[in-house]
Amino acid sequence: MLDIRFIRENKDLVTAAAKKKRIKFDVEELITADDKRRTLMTSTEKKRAEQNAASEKITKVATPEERAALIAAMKIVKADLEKEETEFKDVMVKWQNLMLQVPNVPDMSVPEGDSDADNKEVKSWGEKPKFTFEPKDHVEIMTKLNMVDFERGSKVHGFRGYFLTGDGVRLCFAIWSYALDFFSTKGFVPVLPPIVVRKINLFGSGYLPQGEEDLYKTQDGDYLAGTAEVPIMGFHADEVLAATELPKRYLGFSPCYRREAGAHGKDIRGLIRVNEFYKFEQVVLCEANHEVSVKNHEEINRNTEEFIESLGIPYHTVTNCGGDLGLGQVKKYDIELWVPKEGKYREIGSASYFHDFQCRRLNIRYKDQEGKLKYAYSLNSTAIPTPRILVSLVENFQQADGTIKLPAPLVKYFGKDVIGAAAVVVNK
RNA sequence: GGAGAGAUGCCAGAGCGGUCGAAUGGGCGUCCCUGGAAAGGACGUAAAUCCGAAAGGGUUUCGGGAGUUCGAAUCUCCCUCUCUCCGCCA
Repeated sequence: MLDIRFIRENKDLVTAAAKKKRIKFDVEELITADDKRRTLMTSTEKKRAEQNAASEKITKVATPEERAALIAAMKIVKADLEKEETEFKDVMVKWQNLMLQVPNVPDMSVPEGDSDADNKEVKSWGEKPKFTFEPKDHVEIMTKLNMVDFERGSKVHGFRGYFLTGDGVRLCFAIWSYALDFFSTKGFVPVLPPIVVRKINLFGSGYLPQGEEDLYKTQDGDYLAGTAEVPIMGFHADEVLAATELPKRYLGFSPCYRREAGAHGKDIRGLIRVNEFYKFEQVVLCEANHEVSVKNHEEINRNTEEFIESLGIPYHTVTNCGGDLGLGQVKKYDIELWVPKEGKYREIGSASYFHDFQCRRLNIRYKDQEGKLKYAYSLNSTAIPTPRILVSLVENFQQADGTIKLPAPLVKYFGKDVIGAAAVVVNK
């Protein structure tokens, strides 16, 4: 959500923002609603002031006649006021509805474009593996090693279902343990959040009202969040933090639920796009300062890059184009890992910052040095998603005999350095 | 799932339908006192929003919503949350 005053003063900017994000939004409609809102507000407030003044007189006035006269007069004011208030409420509903649709303004550095195809590479790292044999895809590798079972997955879950089994499970646990250690050294507080959350948190973090169809819902009207970002952003909702507490850095770990409603034909095979997965997520709240926000953004993106580099998986980082940005995002980087069999990079996570877009909706404020209340700025970035990360991990490190050679940092956590062979057991 | 109790300011805690933005105590801040401190004293101590250059003023807010009333923290209804007891449960 943006400040209505900002919107009024920067109509063109907001219009351009919507255009760049390929979002349909009519600023004039909002301004018209806001004009109405203001007029009605002033008018009802005047009537209420009148009412309050009369009310005070009624209590102080001596004679019953004067009293009766005042009460009679106020009956008329009351009727007027009620009519106006009804009108005001209707306008407010429309106004709020429109306010929730105002896109945040993307950064100057965000490239133009319609979709992820227009994202711009800003960095690439690592050497793509050259195989002396015909490489297999992760489905084949993992199925042969009994790390995953897609057939039974779809029997039990349906489309996009999977079971992780055996070393597939052990590998996930190894990655999780490593990730927890890795990000703990970066000053993050680990959090296991509730992932069944109340609707308000989805509005707050900007996933509603637009993303309804991609969310699972309970019979109580709660939702299964698609990321730990949602409950963690809700964590400090309606709170006033001290400036000295900032930045807050949280490392959330949670299952993630996504219906993938708009992606029926996409990635129908394998572990790339599933309805249910696990993810470590970095969430940061910082002071209301663009430079500080940018610095944190680069940092949390870099954290994930470093993590991937430590695993030795080739990747590149792209700046997302306007059309690939969410409603509240100012700028976003996607990190994409090399998938040898497909011969292309696949996204494993993104880092974005929001300025005060989310904190305004969630009412997360802090007292600055002068004691002034300000909305905090928020950012988040994927730390590591499983099982999606396994796709690249397994394909890049596959060997001619069908085994997988694990990258060094994981060996300690996994207990072996090769999956699928009678490998050497490493001392833990 | 059943039974009950409750939700007031930074905290604790009062509050006959009008004089309640809200007693009192604590905390916090500024000042006085002091060589310095403690004790004591004085004053101050919410947020949102609108008008205004400012000073200042209006409106709203006592969990949320609806209602009764000229007027609601106070009365009525609904909802949410918290707590206690019983049951069930990983």
